[in-house]
Amino acid sequence: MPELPEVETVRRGLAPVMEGAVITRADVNRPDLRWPFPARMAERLTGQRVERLRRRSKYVLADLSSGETLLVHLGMSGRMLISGDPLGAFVHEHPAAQKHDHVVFYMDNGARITFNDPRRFGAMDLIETAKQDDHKLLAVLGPEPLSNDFHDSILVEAFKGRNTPVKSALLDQRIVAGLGNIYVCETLFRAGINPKRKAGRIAAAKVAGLVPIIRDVLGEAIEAGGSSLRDFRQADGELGYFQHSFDVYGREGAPCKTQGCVASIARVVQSGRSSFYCPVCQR
DNA sequence: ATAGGCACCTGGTGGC
DNA sequence: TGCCACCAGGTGCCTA
Repeated sequence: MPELPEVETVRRGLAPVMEGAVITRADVNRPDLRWPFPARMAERLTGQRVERLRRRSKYVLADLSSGETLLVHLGMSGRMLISGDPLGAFVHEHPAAQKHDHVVFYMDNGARITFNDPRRFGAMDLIETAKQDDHKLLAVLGPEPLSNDFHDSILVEAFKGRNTPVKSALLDQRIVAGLGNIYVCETLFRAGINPKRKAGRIAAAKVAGLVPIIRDVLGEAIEAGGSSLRDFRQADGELGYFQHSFDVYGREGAPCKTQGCVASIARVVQSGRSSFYCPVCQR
């Protein structure tokens, strides 16, 4: 579910109520999500000031005054809900506990942040901030697509000799970090590349052309998320999901949006996941 | 090293 | 209403 833009939207929504605030209490309602929580997580969070909220790929990272960083992954179904009255601008009554409310953070500014994740593919960990680059989950990540570390030659080199479909290559977090099923589909549509094409057989110029497209697709989605922030703050305080229209994702059988194209969007399953594409525009 | 498939979970939807 | 199959925005791990 949440890909880089949704995670960034969550980060931006949480930042105003978390950065500079102290965690006065943390309720940890089960022993694990995808993996066991780190030892004594609640105690290690309690009393810590959140110095900064960052994002790396699909991870939200909260740097704590203790020198540790809280790592959060939303998995497929993770959500964050803000309640309370931390800023004058939005007021949400604290809701009754819901099923799958696994972790609840209480801030000294009155905000309550509830992490809810039905499928429990999400994860949390505490890592020494200074050693974050060695963390198992972060160490394997490729370049951040919106940073300068991501550029033509990086992607061209990564695709070279690859016998895997371009769809899989772009989903590979070691090649570029943060893309998921939706935004890979959207990227390949804009690039006019069929998702079944082998990564290693695409002309270098065309691979290079993916770089600005990926940046645009993610950037536009982040903007859409940002503009929705105010709305759901006023609505129910829930972060991470927002209305966004896609060119191909979820549009099987619907008309291709390319001007003059009369084809309809097709769906194929690649390594167990749906790929949506226009069979005429994407070759 | 690389590619492919499975596993981990719950909930929603649509068909019978 | 009930049951069932299928689908879902992720990704680590195992196998060949």
